[in-house]
Amino acid sequence: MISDLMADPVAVAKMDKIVALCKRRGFIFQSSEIYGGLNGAWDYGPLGVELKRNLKDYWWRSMTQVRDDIVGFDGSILMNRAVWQASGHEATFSDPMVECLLTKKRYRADQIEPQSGTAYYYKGFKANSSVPQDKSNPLDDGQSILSTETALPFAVLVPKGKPEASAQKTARQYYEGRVQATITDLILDRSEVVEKSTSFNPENGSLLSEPRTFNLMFKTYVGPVQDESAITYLRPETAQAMFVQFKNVLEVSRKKLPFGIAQIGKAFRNEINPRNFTFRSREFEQMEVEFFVKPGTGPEWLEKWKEERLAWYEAIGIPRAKIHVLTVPDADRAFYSQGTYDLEYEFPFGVQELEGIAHRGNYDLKQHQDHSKKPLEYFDEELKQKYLPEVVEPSAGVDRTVLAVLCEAYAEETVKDEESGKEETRVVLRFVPRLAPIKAGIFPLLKNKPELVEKARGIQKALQPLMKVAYDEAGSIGKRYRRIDEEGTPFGITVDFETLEGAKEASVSATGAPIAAGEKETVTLRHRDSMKQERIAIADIPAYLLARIA
RNA sequence: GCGGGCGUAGUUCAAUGGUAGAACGGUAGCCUUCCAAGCUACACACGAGGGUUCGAUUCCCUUCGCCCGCUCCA
Repeated sequence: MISDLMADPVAVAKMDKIVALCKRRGFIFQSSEIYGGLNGAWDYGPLGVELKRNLKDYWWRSMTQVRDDIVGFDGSILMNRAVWQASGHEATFSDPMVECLLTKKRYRADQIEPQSGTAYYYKGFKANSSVPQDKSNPLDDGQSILSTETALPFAVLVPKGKPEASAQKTARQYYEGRVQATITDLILDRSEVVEKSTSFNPENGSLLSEPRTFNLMFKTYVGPVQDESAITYLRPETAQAMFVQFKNVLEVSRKKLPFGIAQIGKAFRNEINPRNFTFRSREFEQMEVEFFVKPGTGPEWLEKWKEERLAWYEAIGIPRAKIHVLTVPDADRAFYSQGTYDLEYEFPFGVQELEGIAHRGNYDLKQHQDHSKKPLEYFDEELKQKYLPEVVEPSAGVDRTVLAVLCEAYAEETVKDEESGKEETRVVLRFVPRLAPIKAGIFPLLKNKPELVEKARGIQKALQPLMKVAYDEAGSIGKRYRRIDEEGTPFGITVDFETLEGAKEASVSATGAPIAAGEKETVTLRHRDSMKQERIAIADIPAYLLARIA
């Protein structure tokens, strides 16, 4: 499914344009760009930081302000190493990998099915060679056409009873894939019967590489002495700090179950392969709630949270139809999970996860209670008993959601100039106003008319304490409108000659109030999405805008 | 990490073993009465390092980054 979308040249081109726009307008830059960048790290520019803040603020208000069963929290990134030992990250957040020498495919070493059979070990091969066998050896000019022997150990496992010929076939494939030469003979070293070996690829019998470990946590040292006792990790998720502080937060917040803890913060994963712009980064930000509920009520809260979160995405401009709810199958679920929904968005590069909503049972609290030897139970006054609550965790990626918002907002449309009939492409970011980095652009129609400039500056000053606005007087008014379109600014306010001279004819203000002919102190209000213009009284602007950006 | 492709202004694209060009965009000025108008000027690039060479953006090596595939994705 993903590869189908990846292959779509329109989608790829759209993604390229979004990336270019992000840089051009200052949403997102590559980290440490002047030094060649750093794979999997990104910086948010002047517009990007506003967008990201607006997104986080809205999440924060949704969780901690408009509901009273969740309290906020901000945990440290560095924690006692014991946290990661108790959570299981230190032991399991790493994968021993092996590689098939023949196909170069990689497998989890612990998922290789043990094989039995006869293993044929080869020392190398003889070939009539006319090309270099060793590209790194400058003395090997590749001009030799002598029959040469090349040492390159390899092995193939074949089922018991099968002849060596089938092993030779695989070995020839391996050698021929590495040299452009006619292989005349294989040099057999030995053969032996093996039982339950995990050294060979079950799919083709090819020898596998030695297992190598990929630890996804960034290891670091606390304090000046870099020895074993100083090791800890940059947190790979924000969740653990909330579990570890469960008792403290519960105590001071005077909450009863069900209740939750909300946190927004950075997390770090040493991903094998960061990809797709900011989608998979090594440093990223999470928005997570740990919602603690009575034992047995986890499943129903899982459903509630799924609906809650879907509604939230609609409120930031991502339609429900673009969100795919994946019920994660048992086999793919993390071991602690008793049920997980993934909310996925249709990115141009494929359908990918924005948020995981997991019913984690009491796994985390139990682990920390066992390891710390500190009781983390909740006393239920109603039931007169102590228990470990279950946890439902809606865990969303901030950067991924920002990217989804950008992808969803990006639009190109063909607009026709009415005078010249000339067609042009208008690029516009249709952010919902509450997320837009800049809420309004403020313009004097002409910059060489001091009265217009002065009035526009006055409106700017009046709005600045209330919201992020931008003043611009450069170039033609049309150019300035197009510029704010690309930045996703929903409203344009233009001070024109009607502002100074009074309205030419009677009309209706954007607020619905009548405007009499000759009335002064009105400006043009221009809408980003429709490009429609209407008039509004200067005095009404703050209330009008505030009602639309909440 | 493996395999393949690719790195020239912010963007799109030229040219070249011997001073790197354009368009759009940007900045400033003039002008401009509502959707990227016009004029003038200015700034901005051969991803980085090394090698070959009298001279390298061009050839070679390394490295970094990007894209595609594999893999991974607590």
